[in-house]
Amino acid sequence: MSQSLSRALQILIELGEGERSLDQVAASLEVHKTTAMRLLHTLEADRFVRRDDRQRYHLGSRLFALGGAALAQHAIRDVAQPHLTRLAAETGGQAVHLAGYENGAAIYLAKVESTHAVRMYSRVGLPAALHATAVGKVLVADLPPGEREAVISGIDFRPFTSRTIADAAGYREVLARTREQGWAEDAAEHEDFINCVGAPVRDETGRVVAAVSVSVPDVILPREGVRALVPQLLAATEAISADWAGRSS
Amino acid sequence: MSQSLSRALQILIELGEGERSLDQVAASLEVHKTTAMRLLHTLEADRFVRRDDRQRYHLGSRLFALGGAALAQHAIRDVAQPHLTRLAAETGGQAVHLAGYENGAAIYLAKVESTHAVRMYSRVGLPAALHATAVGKVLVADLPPGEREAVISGIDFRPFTSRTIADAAGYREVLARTREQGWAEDAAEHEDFINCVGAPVRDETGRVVAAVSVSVPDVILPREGVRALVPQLLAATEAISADWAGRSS
DNA sequence: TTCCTTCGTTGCGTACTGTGCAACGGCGAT
DNA sequence: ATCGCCGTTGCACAGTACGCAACGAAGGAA
Repeated sequence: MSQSLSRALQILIELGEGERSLDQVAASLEVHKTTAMRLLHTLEADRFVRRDDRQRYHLGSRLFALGGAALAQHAIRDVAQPHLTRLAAETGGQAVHLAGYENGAAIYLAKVESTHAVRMYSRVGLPAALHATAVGKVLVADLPPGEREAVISGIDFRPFTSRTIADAAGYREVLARTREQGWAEDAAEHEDFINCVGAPVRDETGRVVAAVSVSVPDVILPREGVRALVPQLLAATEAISADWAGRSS
Repeated sequence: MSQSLSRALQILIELGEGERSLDQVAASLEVHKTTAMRLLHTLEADRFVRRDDRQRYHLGSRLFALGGAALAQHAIRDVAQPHLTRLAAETGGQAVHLAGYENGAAIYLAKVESTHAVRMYSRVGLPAALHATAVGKVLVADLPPGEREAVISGIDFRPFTSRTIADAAGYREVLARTREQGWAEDAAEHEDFINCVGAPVRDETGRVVAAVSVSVPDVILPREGVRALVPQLLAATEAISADWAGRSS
């Protein structure tokens, strides 16, 4: 839509991966040095990027403040945080995630790290796959039918593991089951040897505003064991929903 | 430099203060609705902004990720964090700040909240006044003379309290004293009834890479009492400097 | 030292792209 | 059902962002 702005945003995204020189930026944008420089200077003037003494560009301090403000605007995060911590403790130190639906994507809003040494690749702010994660299923399952179909048709059913749902038909079945039982499962569909269960947080009108999931490596609990965590998960999401509904007080 | 980008950045800054409608954005930018809309759509496409069901615009989830990445790129923060926490505990639960110099400004990089009920206005990512804070003095004092003078001439010596340094001459004296004694003071120059001491963190070449300060309300300790904290402060900054110098291992 | 390479910076003409106007349409309120 | 508000679309104009080419500074090699 706006060419120069779009290019500038790409710069920011790329700088998120690490420092870059002017030439590197220009090359990856496929524009002339001059163009890259003008954008970088504009970004620098408002502290969105920073230049070190070696002329390398980094993300600037304004993004600290905006990142903090963005998180603060997702009030659900503050409400949920203590419940997430407690859920993690109750389930034996498993990884717990909170995700929200935004603009056709599920985004991780908060995370409690597992106390086990098994690392999972996820990070606050990054999107979660809609078809291969428990939170993705929960969030899509409750969309109004029209928007839900639009989202489904936009999904790239790329397989992450051999168990990843491979097409829209299978996905629709899973969504229906999710709505019926009130929770969703991810049986090693995103990462091999990791099973998850997820459940929705609802506002006072019953609409889903976020999703919570617990992720457990196979070596710690088999799939049936993870399913046994569902009651604790639902207790947590219901508590968050209650707090959220009464937040104005 | 780049008009449309500059306008888009203003949008992000304003959204950091709270949600806005399309018309509000257009009005504050003093541009036509169409223009504001195009910028917002471009920002939305890359998840820098988010639209809720009431057509209000908010900061988007991409800023979570970029904010986190920006913080992670300031490696000094991770090195310093444990020392800041310890310093806060050793000084009786005072507020402790870490700030870096960036592009003509001092920026708070990390903060340990005071355990006392007295609130201070500061926030990670926001700039600190160069002439009225201990960290500002420490960071400017050690700049190379040429850049230092350029920065000083750019300072607006606006008074925050009756004790705020009022002109460049007085500021230069204070900077000289800061260099001699290796630490700086803020005697209620920024906020009435709050005294601070600050000291530099240096890399292996001796260059200042950051500054640490302790802030204490008058009601808890008088000015002389705060000065008595300097040895503990210096112990902390020296420990951070040592860790920073040896970080490659 | 001196030369050479590399990389960031500047001036400028072109045309592309961002801009504002005006008209449309959807939605909520009265 | 009608009105009015606010977001959206098409379009013509010119302002602005673009790339070229030449300059200048910094670092390395000979």
